[in-house]
Amino acid sequence: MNMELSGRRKPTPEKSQLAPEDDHELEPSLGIGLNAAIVAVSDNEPVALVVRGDPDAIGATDVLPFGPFNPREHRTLESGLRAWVQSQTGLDLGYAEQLYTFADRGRHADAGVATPNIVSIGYLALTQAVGHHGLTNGLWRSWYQYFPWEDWRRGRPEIIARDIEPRLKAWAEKPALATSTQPSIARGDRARICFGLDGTAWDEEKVLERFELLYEAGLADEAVRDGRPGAAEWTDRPKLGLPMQSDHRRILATAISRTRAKIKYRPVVFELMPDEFTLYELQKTVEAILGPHLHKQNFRRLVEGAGLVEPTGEVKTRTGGRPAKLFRFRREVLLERPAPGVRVSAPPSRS
Amino acid sequence: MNMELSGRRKPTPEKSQLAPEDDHELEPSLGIGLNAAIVAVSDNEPVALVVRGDPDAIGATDVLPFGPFNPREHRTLESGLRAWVQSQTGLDLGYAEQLYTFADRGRHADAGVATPNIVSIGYLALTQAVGHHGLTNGLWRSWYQYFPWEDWRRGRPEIIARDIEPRLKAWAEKPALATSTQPSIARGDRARICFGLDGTAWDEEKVLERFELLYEAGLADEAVRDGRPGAAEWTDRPKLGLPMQSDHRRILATAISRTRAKIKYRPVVFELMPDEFTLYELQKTVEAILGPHLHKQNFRRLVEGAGLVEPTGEVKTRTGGRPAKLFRFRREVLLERPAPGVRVSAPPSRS
DNA sequence: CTAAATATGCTCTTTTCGAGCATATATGGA
DNA sequence: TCCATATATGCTCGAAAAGAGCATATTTAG
Repeated sequence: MNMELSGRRKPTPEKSQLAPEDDHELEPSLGIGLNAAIVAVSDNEPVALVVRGDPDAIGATDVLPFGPFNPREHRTLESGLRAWVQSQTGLDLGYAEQLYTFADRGRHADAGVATPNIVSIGYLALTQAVGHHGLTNGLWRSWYQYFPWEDWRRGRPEIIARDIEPRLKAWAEKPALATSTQPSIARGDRARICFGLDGTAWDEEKVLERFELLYEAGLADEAVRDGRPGAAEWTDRPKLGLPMQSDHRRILATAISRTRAKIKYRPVVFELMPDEFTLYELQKTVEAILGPHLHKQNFRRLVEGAGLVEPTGEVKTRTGGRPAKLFRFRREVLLERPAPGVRVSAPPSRS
Repeated sequence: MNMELSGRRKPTPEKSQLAPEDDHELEPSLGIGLNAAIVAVSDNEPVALVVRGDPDAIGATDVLPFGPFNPREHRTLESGLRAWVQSQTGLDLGYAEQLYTFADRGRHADAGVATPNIVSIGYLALTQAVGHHGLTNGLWRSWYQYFPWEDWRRGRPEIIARDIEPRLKAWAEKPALATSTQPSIARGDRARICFGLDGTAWDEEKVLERFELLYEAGLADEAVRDGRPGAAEWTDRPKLGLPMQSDHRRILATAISRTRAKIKYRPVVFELMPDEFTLYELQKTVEAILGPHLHKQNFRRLVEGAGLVEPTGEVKTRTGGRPAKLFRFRREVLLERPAPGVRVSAPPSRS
């Protein structure tokens, strides 16, 4: 929210200067967890950095790098996060922004977690796709493994029509549980809007809403794990992506939503790119994140016209065709326009 | 983030069913504070609900409704917030969304606050401008009293050229304190971009950035209170809006930023409007929030064309001219378009 | 009855967006 | 070597949206 301009930011000053280890009876940090959804694009595949869950635990699901926030050790939430990520994966975070603070939902079921966090503060970090060097732990996994229905790069993913749509339709038929306040939108409408059913347009930013809908409908593995009412009723519940521990998949969904939204009005794609790149590579990266294919010539016009990039003068050969000019991010746009970004709008991809 | 569709939302089910009062040695909620920036528009004036600070305390600054989060009492963050607002002001919150989680900055200086919160979770709530009925405590105060430089309804506010610009220019001349990582944008550029100096366009959404800049420059009262380096150096520090306790003004700034941004792509204005209204009233409300004046005819076209409203059939006379048609919010837009909002773009209001 | 104020419909121009055509320059195989 | 093919890149055209102004309708205030 407040870091659009500086990009890399907020050093960790006088580290833990005021952190004597005395007052131990008071442990105020207990209950505040920090989670990082670290995103990169590797070989046109958007990936997130995850740590394999404890293989002894049932399920052995993945987790995002996380840890408790201790204000005696870290002056800011962000520095605490950076320290945890560094210790758990060896990675030094670049760009990071806060996402959302969740009150843990499925915390009863988390036997393997040491700290019973009351709230977890999710962060989104964007970084370049460095292979595995610098990584002491953790692995990059395509975010579409957790959310296969979000991958529209090869058209509408089959899983929607085959596994999701019929079950959501069935779920919409069942009456909602009696709660004092009904949600103001009916189940059927929510399903239609979230998943672009019945001719409704697909909105690539509704990643979180879609996952929450699947969770509520008892179709996500996490819903079963948490003992959600209705989750056990499915006799033929399909596998809808890899589950994660605790509410980490929800945090990742929020991260994808935010990335997809923000890429359009802030020049954050360049956090994912190497210093020099061709416009085609840039386009492929945007498409990896957003899904639908963009018109190449218009993409060029857009990006160049907005002053987001400048040619380096070099060309990249071996592209299988005419050599492509290399470009770099023009940092000065930040000083010029109020909200520069890759203003792409998806083609009218109905259903 | 995840409540665009439902508007009013998330009932509080089985209230504190799993909250035995036994485990008392562990007090995990200590350190998590909830703050609400409750916004309405009253007589074309955007207002926030504040509680007068303790008049005995030095300064007696205003506070936003707030209180600690206790997971044993409240299942969700939001229900906890609603309870606190209800108890402190008597108001029942309608639309609410989470804003940001701050690690308290000026917490050393807060003598009057009971709970030393480590993090405070800010919420934005939008409500209709009900006079004072239903309010047991607190008062509605124009948000421009806290941020006078944000009020562009009568053109560029004088306070910028008179009080802010010269001091920020002076501050930009001084070298920044030695930190390991320099912020990647120079002070002068930040000031120019934030406050639209030297012909740079004014971006009404940068409310938080502007306040943080003033705080860093030691020009906000809170910076003095917190003993920020450099704050005491000003010999002629002007009064730049009313201060608030703790970091509440920062939270309010975040709330204004979010409101200004969101009004453009989600139909949240209608949370601020009575059930029936004229298009001119709607426009005035939007302008109260965003600042610059909009072209009336185009505003009509925009709002009607987007299907955001429908005529009630009635007219409102006594408007001082031809009677205006009354409209109401067309809730069905939520079921139709992916991201409906009052897509106004400010006129090219340079400096 | 008239001036002033507001409401509302319509047009006109400029910009932006989506889409396609045409051309340039490389690689790789016949 | 030459040609098919793939990619890069410049340019144009039409549709849609946005910005701005004119004209007319219908009130209230005096």
